[in-house]
Amino acid sequence: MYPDYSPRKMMSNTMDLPVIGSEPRERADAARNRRRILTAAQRLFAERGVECVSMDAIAAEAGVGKGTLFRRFGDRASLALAVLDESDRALQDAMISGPPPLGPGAPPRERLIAFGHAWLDWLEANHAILLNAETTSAGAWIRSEPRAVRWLHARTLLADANPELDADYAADVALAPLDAQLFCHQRFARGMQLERLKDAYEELVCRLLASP
Amino acid sequence: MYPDYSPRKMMSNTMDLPVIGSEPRERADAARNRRRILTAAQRLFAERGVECVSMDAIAAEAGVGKGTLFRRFGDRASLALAVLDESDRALQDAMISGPPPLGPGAPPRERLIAFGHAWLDWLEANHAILLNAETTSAGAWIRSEPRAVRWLHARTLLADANPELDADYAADVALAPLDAQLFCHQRFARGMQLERLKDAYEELVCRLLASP
DNA sequence: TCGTGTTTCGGACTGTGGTCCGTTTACCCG
DNA sequence: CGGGTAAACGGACCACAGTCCGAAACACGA
Repeated sequence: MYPDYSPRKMMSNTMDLPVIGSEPRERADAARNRRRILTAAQRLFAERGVECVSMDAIAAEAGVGKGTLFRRFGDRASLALAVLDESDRALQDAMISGPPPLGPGAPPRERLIAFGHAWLDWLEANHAILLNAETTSAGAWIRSEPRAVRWLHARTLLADANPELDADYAADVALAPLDAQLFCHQRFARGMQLERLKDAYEELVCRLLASP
Repeated sequence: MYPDYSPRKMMSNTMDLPVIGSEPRERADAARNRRRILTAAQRLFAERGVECVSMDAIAAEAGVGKGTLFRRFGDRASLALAVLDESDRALQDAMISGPPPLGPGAPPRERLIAFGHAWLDWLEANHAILLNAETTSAGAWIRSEPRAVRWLHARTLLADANPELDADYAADVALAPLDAQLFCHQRFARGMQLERLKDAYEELVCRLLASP
């Protein structure tokens, strides 16, 4: 009954190409407004900090009504996630089809470590928005598509490296230290350096994969 | 500048005994109102579910003004945490001075496992309120006192069991799979059984403590 | 180009978390 | 017991996320 876009549509803001298949094509004004909203949000987030930007402000900056904004993105958390979509997608591509050790070609253990490092770098750059999304709506991130992709990726690599593992649970464990809340706590409340987090993650992966 | 209680005061709702030292004693009406608010919140949470209880409703049920409610508890997340205080304190006592393997006396590895199991049981009973607290205010739980106590506990046990470890980070890893968000996701979105989570946690601890 | 059915727009409206400040109350001391 | 003072009270008030529905814009066939 609620937002009028499929999850897939929402996650990708590439609305240039005409939609294939049976779906009725998106109207021109709708596409234009989505773009406007996304760039407005991006600019305001960068300018004032995520916390200090209201949905009204985004709507005003984008030159659209509030209703339009919520119609397109559902809620604040989804909008925030959509803003992250571009850099998110870049990382995802690197994971799936980029050069090793992050992409295919390296042994699973190395890929998992590279994945952790890449994700930590990503968090370093994007933690503010992600954190905001995580907290404005209960479980927005944990049930999002990007997180599902990461989970599956980790799960595959883990199962590949050590078939003895309870892969579902191990994937959760592998993603847990890469949580935005925890990251911010370690990084800013506790002052841990990024390099230390990377090293520690590496060791965690080794321990997870060791056969006792 | 903000709430008028010290963190310590806020976390304990045992206001019977007169406060020692230089702190001015809490006024009788204040103590009475805190009690009223806490029991009102507890009842409403249980009756209608945490999500469906507004702060106004709690104030009305308790027979106090909204200002009083916020003066005493600061925000919704803190109130929720305060409601959990009692059962929280019970677990904490069991950890610190109860019988082994949860309390002192057992080897650290067993204590850590017992801690994980106890915490999972606790989550099974209290996840709704904790989750609500976690999400209504960014980082409410992660920077709360109860979580700090647990972190320190895990850290001590880990360092004790294996001095080679980066204990700070290892404690984060040991607590991460006990996060309320993740718990709810595993338990209800993915349908994993409590027993499986306990078993998997046990194995995680073993791997974490193994010397490679 | 025009008419028509459908989608989208936009801003007034609602409910809620959180704040402020004039008023009331408890406590202390003479 | 009574007055002074510091603290607590409470409800009007604000900002903001999210909803709703009449009005406007669009796509498409004629």
